[in-house]
Amino acid sequence: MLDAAFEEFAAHGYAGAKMTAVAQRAGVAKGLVYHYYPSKEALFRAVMQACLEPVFAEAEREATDEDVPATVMLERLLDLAYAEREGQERQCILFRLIVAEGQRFPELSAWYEEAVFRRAVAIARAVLRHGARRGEFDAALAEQEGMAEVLLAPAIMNEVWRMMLGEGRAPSRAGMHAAQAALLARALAPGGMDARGGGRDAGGKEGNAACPATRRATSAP
Amino acid sequence: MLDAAFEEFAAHGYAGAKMTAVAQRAGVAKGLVYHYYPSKEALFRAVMQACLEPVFAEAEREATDEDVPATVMLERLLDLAYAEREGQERQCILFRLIVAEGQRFPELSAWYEEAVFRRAVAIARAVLRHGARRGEFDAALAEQEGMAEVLLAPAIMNEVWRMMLGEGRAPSRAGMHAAQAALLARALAPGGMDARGGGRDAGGKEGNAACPATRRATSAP
Amino acid sequence: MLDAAFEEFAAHGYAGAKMTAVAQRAGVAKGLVYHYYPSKEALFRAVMQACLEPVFAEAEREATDEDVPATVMLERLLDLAYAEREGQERQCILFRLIVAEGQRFPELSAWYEEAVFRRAVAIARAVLRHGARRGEFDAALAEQEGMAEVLLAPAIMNEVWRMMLGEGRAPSRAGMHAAQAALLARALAPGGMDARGGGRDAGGKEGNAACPATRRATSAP
Amino acid sequence: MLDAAFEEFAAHGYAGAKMTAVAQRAGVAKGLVYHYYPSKEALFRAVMQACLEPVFAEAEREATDEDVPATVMLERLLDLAYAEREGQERQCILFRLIVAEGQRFPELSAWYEEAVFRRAVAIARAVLRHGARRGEFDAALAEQEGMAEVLLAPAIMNEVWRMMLGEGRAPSRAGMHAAQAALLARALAPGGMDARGGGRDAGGKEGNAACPATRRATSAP
DNA sequence: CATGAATGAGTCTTCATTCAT
DNA sequence: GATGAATGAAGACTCATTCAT
Repeated sequence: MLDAAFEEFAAHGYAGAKMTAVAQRAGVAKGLVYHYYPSKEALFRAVMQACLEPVFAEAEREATDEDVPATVMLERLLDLAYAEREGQERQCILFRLIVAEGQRFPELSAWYEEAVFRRAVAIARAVLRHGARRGEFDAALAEQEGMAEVLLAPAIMNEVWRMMLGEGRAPSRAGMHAAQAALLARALAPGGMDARGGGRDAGGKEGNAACPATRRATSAP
Repeated sequence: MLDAAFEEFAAHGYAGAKMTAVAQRAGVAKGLVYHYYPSKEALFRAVMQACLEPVFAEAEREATDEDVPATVMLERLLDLAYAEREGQERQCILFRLIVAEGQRFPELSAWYEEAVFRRAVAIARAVLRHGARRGEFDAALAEQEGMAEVLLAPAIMNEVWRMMLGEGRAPSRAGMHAAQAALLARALAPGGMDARGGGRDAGGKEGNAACPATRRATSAP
Repeated sequence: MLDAAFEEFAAHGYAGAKMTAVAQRAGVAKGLVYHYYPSKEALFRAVMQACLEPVFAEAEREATDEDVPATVMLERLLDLAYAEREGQERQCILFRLIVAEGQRFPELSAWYEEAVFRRAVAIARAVLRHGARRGEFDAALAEQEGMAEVLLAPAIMNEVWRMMLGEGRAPSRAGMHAAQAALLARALAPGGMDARGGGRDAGGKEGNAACPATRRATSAP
Repeated sequence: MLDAAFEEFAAHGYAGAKMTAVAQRAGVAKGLVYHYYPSKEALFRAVMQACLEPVFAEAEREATDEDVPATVMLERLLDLAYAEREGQERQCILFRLIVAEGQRFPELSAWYEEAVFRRAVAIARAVLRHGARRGEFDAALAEQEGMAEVLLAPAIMNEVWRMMLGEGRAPSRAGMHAAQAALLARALAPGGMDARGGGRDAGGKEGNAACPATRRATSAP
């Protein structure tokens, strides 16, 4: 029934959704919906709750595996962020609902901050710090305020554009993935020029290696 | 009256907006709204039309001034993208409406693509190419597919987060601005190591110089 | 302008007619209609008034021309009644409006009685009396109460059916005209007492027996 | 509820009827009306449907009873046609609604033709043919085209006038009934050639002379 | 005379919510 | 638990009418 409700809210937004339609989608009578959820608003909250719960969970340990080189962790992070994940569409819809109804349901925004934004930033920051400590990344740059957000933004924005423009007209995942990988490889490579050449090569490698993205669940938006 | 309608739609979304409320905001009678716009949908389209018309216009010539060094053009572009512009709130609201109602009003998405997305990407691409031609940027990297989008995404995402999380909890403009400026400076600087040191310094400068952003109108999202 | 109003009322009835549409049909502004007629109701009355005025006028002298044989007068009367007259469509529409709006505008019914019904009956009655006096018609039958109405009904009903069923499916004017002419010729012809007596008695019986009508369902209209 | 709707439509016509009033008459809430009928138009159609269904049914076998003399059958037919029947008022109102709304609801006219007009004409024609075959009626006259319609018209018109003018001012049922009965008795009686021949010739002449109708204005309805 | 912008009461219609079964 | 008939407040939309120009 929550699935049915999610679809209805996704299709028409909160105000446009009809309880009758929810019941029909679920194949039950209107009254039964009210048997479980006292009101439309309660149903909406429950739907959001149910959608938001199972996200993340994993993906956090990725960043805490100290043995992996930072360049590999970064690679993995980008793979995850740009991956075409199962259930991604639902997450995009969720993102849209939060954007659309965030004003009326402040808890949505609060939840987004806690469950998505903070965690994602924390992960990105951990990867950057890891690289800085191991000397793989230029420390000053990698630990600069705002760098984690800059790191995450392109992949998220890619999904937003995909949602807004449709699959066909949005920028390709692979293109942005490769471009960002190359950009980061050159920028984060530490200091001196000799490292440069290597850094650049590595960057090229990463850029190429990035495309066959591993399919594991994270939260892009 | 379109202003009143915009506010109402912004506050409640399409389905949640009330024609009566629009009339009240505009200080006129309900009937008069219908005198000018035959239906709620027509009003919504007119509002969007009116909001979308005056955007852009300028900002396009920025990227076509061949005499300016590419690093300066890039600096200016970031300044614009991260600037706290007048009318920005309206544009964010617009963005939110397009995200929320894009399904029901495909023209909105279409307009966004043409009037915002394509233009913004074109400008970013022009700056990158300019730098590549002048030898200021690493040509292969600067002209890589998807780089323009990667360049634009952080500033836009910054606004999206600001919209979703509120002024207080969103990442600061200045922080992301500086981080991205530094990142780009290191990444785009062409080849050799000697340039490196200078490039880094320049990057640092740019990062600092970026914060006192010039206040001119563009369209971040 | 009255023409325009007539068309509008004819097309949509009183409640369904719109003042704006009247103005448009007339090619003037809404306000001008109100300049001449203070309200929709007043306009409707004026339209009816204007439509009802020019009817009749002639046709009354027909029946008072004493020199013409009654059979000829009757023939002329039927010719007139069944004739496909110019302006007949308007009269049918008028009839329909009176049927439809007679409840809300009692004056319409009143006018119909005075200006149409009574005059028509008077004319028919005059023709019948004329024939009775000249010995062309069987006096008892021709002057019987209700005979004038029976005489008029078929031609009127023919128009009503035409209006209800459309030109194609309604009974033909010529057919009913000929049938009624033949019927009246045989019935009204005087004399033939042997057959007469029986026929008359039977008729009288039938007439009397008719009143205690059996109560079973049929379809009057 | 259909009853309530019928009353409302009867009282104010289609456009003038209010759904609220229908609900009030039925003693239910407005919403319940919409629970059963999706729109005003659907309700109207349902009302008409329900009204039109139970009409007729019987009355058809009347004309197929071969053992009864045609004069008796004719007598019964007139009795039925002029009878003050229960539910007659509803039928008159129905007739009025069909006249008034027939343009907007073509199905009404179609139904009237099939369910009322054709059947009634068929019955009248059967009676006339029955009389012709048994030698009770003059065959040529009784089977003449249009005779059935001429036979039915006065009784129907009597109801129409009653509806338009009110009970008090309309011609009496009994009067028209008796007059028509007498008329038919004399006209349909077979034979009587002396008087007959002249009368018939005159009739034939009139019938033929009728067609080239003079075009002058009168008022049929 | 003529216009049409402006008004707002009134209608149709929707839909969240209740409740007897 | 499960149903769906019933409710009525609320919202989109209409249109007769007014009035400044």
